[in-house]
Amino acid sequence: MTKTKQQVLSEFRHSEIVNAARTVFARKGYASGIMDEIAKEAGVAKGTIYLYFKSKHEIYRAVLIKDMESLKKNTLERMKAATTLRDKIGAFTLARLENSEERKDFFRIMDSDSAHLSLSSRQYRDWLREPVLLLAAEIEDAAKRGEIRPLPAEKVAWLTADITRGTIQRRLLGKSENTPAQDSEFLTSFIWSALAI
Amino acid sequence: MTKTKQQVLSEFRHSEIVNAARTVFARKGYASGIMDEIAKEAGVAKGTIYLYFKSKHEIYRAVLIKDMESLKKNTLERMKAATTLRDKIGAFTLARLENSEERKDFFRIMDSDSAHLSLSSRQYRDWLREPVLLLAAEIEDAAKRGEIRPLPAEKVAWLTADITRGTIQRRLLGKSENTPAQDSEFLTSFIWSALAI
Amino acid sequence: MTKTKQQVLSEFRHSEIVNAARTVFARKGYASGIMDEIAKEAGVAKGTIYLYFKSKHEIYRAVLIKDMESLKKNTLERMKAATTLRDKIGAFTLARLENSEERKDFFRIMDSDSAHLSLSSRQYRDWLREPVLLLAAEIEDAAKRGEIRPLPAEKVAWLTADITRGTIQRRLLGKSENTPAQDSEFLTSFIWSALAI
Amino acid sequence: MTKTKQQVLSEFRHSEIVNAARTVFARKGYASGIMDEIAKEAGVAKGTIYLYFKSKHEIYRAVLIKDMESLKKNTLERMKAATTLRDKIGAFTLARLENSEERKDFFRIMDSDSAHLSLSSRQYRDWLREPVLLLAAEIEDAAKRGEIRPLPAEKVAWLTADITRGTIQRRLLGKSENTPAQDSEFLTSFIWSALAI
DNA sequence: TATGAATGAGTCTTCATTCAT
DNA sequence: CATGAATGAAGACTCATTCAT
Repeated sequence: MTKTKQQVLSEFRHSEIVNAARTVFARKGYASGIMDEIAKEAGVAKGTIYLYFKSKHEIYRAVLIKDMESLKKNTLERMKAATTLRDKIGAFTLARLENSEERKDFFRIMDSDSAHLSLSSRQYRDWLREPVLLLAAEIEDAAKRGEIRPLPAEKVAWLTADITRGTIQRRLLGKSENTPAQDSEFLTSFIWSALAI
Repeated sequence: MTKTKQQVLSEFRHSEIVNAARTVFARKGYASGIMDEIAKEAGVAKGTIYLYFKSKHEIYRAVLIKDMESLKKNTLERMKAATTLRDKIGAFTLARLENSEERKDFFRIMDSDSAHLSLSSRQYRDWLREPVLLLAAEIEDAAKRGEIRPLPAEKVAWLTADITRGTIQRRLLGKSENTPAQDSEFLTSFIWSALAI
Repeated sequence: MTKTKQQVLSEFRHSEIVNAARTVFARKGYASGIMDEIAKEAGVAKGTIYLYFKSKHEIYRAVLIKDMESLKKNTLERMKAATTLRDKIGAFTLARLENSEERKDFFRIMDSDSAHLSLSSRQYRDWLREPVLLLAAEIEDAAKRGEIRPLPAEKVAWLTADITRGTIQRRLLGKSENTPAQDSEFLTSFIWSALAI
Repeated sequence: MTKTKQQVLSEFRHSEIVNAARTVFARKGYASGIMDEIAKEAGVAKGTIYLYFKSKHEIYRAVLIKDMESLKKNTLERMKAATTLRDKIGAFTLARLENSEERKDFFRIMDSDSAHLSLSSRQYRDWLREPVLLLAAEIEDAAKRGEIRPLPAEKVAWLTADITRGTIQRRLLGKSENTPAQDSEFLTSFIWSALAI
C-alpha cells in the first residue's frame, strides 16, 4: 500500500508538469504555449517532459481531462448532497463558481477552441453534459411533482449552465465585486423565478 | 463622391481577403489557419495579402471587427425597431440567432481564445457590450415603469446574452431542430417569466 | 517549347539542391547529413529546400534515383553499342568504372545501408538488375552459340557486377594507379578466361 | 590464471551488450539503433552500458572488431588447413559463406556506411586484407610453380573477395536455394577456370 | 500593384550521455 | 557496480513575412 520514493517523485513530477502546462496555456493559449516555457515553469528540462507525456498535445489533454473530471465530480457530489431542486440548482452554480475561483487558469482554457480540437467532441461535451443532464432530470421530476412549471427540462438545464459560464467569464475578467456565493444565489433565484408556477 | 476603379478594386480585394480569412479561421482556428490557405481561398497571391494587411494578426482583427460591428449594428437596429421590452428581448436574441445562421463561420471564431488574444479585452467586450447595455437600459426603464420586477438590470441583460450565446453554440454543433425564431421565442419567454411580477 | 525564366531557375535550383545533397551525403552519410549543411552547400536557405522536396528522405531518394537512372541508361547504351560478348562485358565494366570516376560522390552513397532503406528494395535492385540481366542474356546466347562454356548465365553476370563494384570501391579509396580502361580490360579478360571453352 | 567472479560477470556483461548491439544495429542500422533498445535487448539498464563502453560509437566498433576478428581468424585457419590452391580458394569462400549464415546480423552491418565511418579506413580494410593477402601469396606461389597462369595475384585475390561478398549479400536477401558449400564450389570453380593455363 | 519564390526564426521532438541514488 | 530518471544539444520541418521581378 505504500508508494516507493520513486513513485512519489514520479507522481509529483507528473503533477508539476500538468500544473505548469495549465499556467502556460492559460497565459498564451495552446498554440503559443511553448514547451520550453512549460519546462521552465515546471522546473525541469524539456526532455523530461517527454518522459511523462508523449507530446504537447497529450499534456494539453491531460490538463483538460484532469480538471474537467475534477470539476464534474465536485459538481455532481454537491448536487447530490442537496435535497430540493432549488438547492440543487444552487449547488450546480456554486460548485462551478467556486471552482473557477480556485482554478482560474483552467477556466481560461476550458472554452478555448483548442480544447475542442484536443478532445474528441464527445469526450469534451460529456464532462459538462453529465451534470447538466442530472440537473435536467431533477427539473423534470420537480415538474412532474408540480413544484414548478412544465418546461423543457434539458433546455432549462443548459440555460443554467450558460449563465453560470457567462458569470464565471465576467468574474475572470475582473468584473465582480460579489462573492461566488452571492453570484450563485442571484443566478439561482433568477432561474427559480422563471420556473415558478 | 465617386470611387476610382482603383478604389473599387482595392475595396473588393480587401473584402475578399477578409472573407477568405473568416472561412479559413473558422475551419482551422487562428494558429493553424495558414496564410497560403487564405491566399488561395481569396484567389490572390500570398504577397498580395500583405499589401492590404500588415500581418496575419491584423487580418484576424479585421475579420472580428467587421463581423462584430455588423452584428452589433444589426442587433441595435432591430432592438430599436421593437417597442415593448419583451419585443426588445426577442429582437436581441433573434438578431443574434439569425445572424449566427448566416455567418456560422464568424460565430465559430468569435469565442475562440485567439479572439481574446487578438483584440484588447476592452475592444473585445465593447462590441458585445453596447447592445447588452441598451438592453439593460430598457430593462431598467421597464422596472421603473413597474412592468417587471425590480432586478439588477445589467446583470439580467448579460444573462440574456449568455443564454443566447449558449443556444447559438449548441445550434452550431448541430443540436437544434428548431428555427431561430422558435429558439428566440423560448429564450425570450424564459427571461420574461423570470422578470414577471 | 521554350521554358520560362521561372522554369529554368526552378530546374536549376532543384538540380543545385540535389547536387549539394549528394556532396553532403557522400561526406557524412544519410543520418549525419544535415539539412542546414545541404542548404549552405546549395547556397539557399533551409526553407527553400522544402519548396522543392517534401523531406530529407525525399532528397535522398532524388539523388539516388537520378544517378542510378543515369548510370543504368549509360550502361545499357554502351552495352547495346557493343557487338561481341567480350565487348559487352567490357562495356558493362567500363561504363561503371568511368561513371564512378565522374560521380565519386554518388558511388560512395550507392551502397550505403540508407540507400537500401530509402528505396523500396525492388526499386533499389532494379537499377542494377536491368544491366545485369541484359548481360546475363548475352552470356546465355553466346553459350548457345557455343562461343563460351555453358555456365549459369545469371550467376556469371552477377559475379561480373561484383568484381566491378569491388574494383570501383578500391579505386575510390585511392587504390588504383590504373585508368578505368585498364581496370576494365583486366576485369573483362579475367571473366573471359573463365568463360573460355 | 583464475578469473574472479567479478571478472567473469564483467566479461559476460560486455559480451551480452555486444551481442545485443549487433542485433539492434542489424535490425535498424547504426543511426536508428537506439541505446534504449540495446539496453533492453541486453537485459541491463541504459546506464550500465556506459560502464562498459564509452559511447555508442565505441559499442559499434566493438561489434565490428569482434566479429571481423573472428571472421578473419576462422578464414585464415581454414585456408591454412587446406593444401592445394584450389582448396585454399574454396576454404576462403566457404569460410565466409558459412560464417555469414551463422552471423547474418554481422554481415548485414559489415558493409554499411557507418562501418566505414566508425573504423578508420585503414582499420576497416585490414580485417579483410589479411586473408586476401594470404590468398594472394598462395596465388603468387602457384603461379611461380606454373600451376596457374601468371596473373597479378593480389588483384585476383581481391576479385575473389568481391564475388564472395556479392554472393553473400544475395544470399542475405533470400536469393539462394543453394547451400553455402554449393555456392562456394561454384565460385571456386569459376575463379579456377580463369586461372587455368 | 501583384506575384510567389525565398527566407530563417521558431518549434517540437529525439536520444546519447550524465548522475544521484 | 547497477539503475533509470533527467538532461539539453541537435535536427527536421513550418510558416509568417520579405522582396526581386
